[in-house]
Amino acid sequence: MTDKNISYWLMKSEPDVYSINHLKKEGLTLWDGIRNYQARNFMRSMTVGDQAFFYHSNCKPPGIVGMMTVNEIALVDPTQFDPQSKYFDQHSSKDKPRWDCVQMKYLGIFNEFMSLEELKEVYSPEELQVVRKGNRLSIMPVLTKTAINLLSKLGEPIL
DNA sequence: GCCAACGTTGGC
DNA sequence: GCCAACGTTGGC
Repeated sequence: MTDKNISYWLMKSEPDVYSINHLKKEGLTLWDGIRNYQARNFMRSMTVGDQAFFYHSNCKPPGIVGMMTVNEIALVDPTQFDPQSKYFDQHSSKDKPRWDCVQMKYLGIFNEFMSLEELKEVYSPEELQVVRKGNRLSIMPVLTKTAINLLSKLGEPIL
């Protein structure tokens, strides 16, 4: 079932802004607007075929809702050059773009929703970073061991 | 609305 | 380079 060479990630999105249902509808999306170097660097270390847990944040209740896969990597984030965008960065140049992003592809919505509260009951912060108190990072790696355990709990994503 | 836990900015 | 002040994320 699982490719040994892929990495697993957890990516947050506020459902009011962009939910798993938006992704289901679109199929593909550019994960743009990331303006945190640590999160950007995690995107830079992604490989096509990596899988990511889609996490709904800043909502009630927050938690893991679905699964997606990395479809394209090393794409320039277009919003940094758009003065109308809230992600516009006047210090970024087209020669040397500061921000890049990846394209994600919808895999499915899990039959079981797993809330942050439940995640905290099952995993330690070492096993799953998102349960660490005060975690603000919107993209983070998930240990393969944890990812496989999570997938066994959540069941196959329903397309 | 509060606040923990950062990240960023800018004076020095 | 230090650090205080400020801003942001996001859970609660």
